[in-house]
Amino acid sequence: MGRWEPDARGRLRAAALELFDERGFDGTTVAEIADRAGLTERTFFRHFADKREVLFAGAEALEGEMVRTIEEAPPSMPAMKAVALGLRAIAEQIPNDREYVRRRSAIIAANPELQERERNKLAALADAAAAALRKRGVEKSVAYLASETGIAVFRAAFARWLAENDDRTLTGFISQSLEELRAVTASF
Amino acid sequence: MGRWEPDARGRLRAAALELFDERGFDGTTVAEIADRAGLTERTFFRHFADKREVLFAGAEALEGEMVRTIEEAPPSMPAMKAVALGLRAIAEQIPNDREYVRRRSAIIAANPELQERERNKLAALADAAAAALRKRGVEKSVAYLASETGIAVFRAAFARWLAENDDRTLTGFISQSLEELRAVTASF
DNA sequence: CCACGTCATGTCAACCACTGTCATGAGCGT
DNA sequence: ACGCTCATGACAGTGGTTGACATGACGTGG
Repeated sequence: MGRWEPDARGRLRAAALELFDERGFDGTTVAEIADRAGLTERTFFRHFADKREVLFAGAEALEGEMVRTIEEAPPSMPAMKAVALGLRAIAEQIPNDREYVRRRSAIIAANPELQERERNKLAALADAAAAALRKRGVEKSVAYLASETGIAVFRAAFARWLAENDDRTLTGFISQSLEELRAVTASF
Repeated sequence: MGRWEPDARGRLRAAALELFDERGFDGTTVAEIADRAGLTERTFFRHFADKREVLFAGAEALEGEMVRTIEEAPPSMPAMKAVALGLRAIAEQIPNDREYVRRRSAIIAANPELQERERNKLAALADAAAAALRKRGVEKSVAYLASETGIAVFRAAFARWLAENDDRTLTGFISQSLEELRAVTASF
């Protein structure tokens, strides 16, 4: 047991989520978050690069999952198929507790700055996927297109999953959105 | 002739571009931009919502172009094809002066905050396109997928166009990237 | 041709996100 | 016991962003 309460990072995350929920993102100051977590503002910024990041930390783990999946796919597998595998792998990582995910999504949906950051995180995921594809010998812009369309599929599936209340899994919605992508890009 | 020099907005834009070029985005304060434009900091924020926006104002015009093109396309045209038309229409709007576009792109490439904003602008463009598609009766997630993949195509084409020095047009690269998209999504 | 409203700008003050720097004191190996 | 490391605190400063109010040229109606 240390000099301080354990898990400062986790406490900051929890405090931030509560406060954003209560007063909105803009209506909450970093000082308030730190206070509720029993820490100082300075410490907040030691754990999170900026105020938004407290809602997005952990996204790097998804990148790792995506990259690993692509790397482990058979070398002969087409780029888009490998990305599809990666998407399913990521879907498994999303907590099944839809309520938590919904609260977080509601906060993000209420604030353009946060949507900007979320898009950025997914773009980073796409970049990681594209890099993994290139290592397999896929040409640069093909890798880019496969990764970006993959992210679009993920977002579409995620939105549907959040909107539903039944037992269908995120993975299931991903399959559905992939089918739609096929249809959409077959007719032009 | 008014009490002030004309075109405050344009002067601010020009001053910002120069300073970002000389000292970088972070190394430039809004006060310095305003000074060079012969205005005050407060006035800067009357013209641009935030410091980044001075590099992105005007993107709304592209949205209009995209929406108009989609609206004017024959109702029977498939969603992805209408988006492709919109992309070509937008490409026509980009100044042919590659040097200006390159300087601006270099500034953005050097700063993650700016890349975040750029993605956001393109996402807004995608949203506008998706809304226009839905008005034609296209189902929501299909509209989303078509628009987002369209933006990916645009980015891929734009990057290539910037990297080249020959006379090929942006529109030409868009056709090329669309072909790649077709190939990528045909094999999974 | 004058009074008045409008509009773009200036002035001033404040808030808060974010950063640099130095201090503190518990745990830990030696 | 010594000194090192590491997470945190304390404090001050920078700069982006906003609100409130003032100013003075321009156009317009009377």
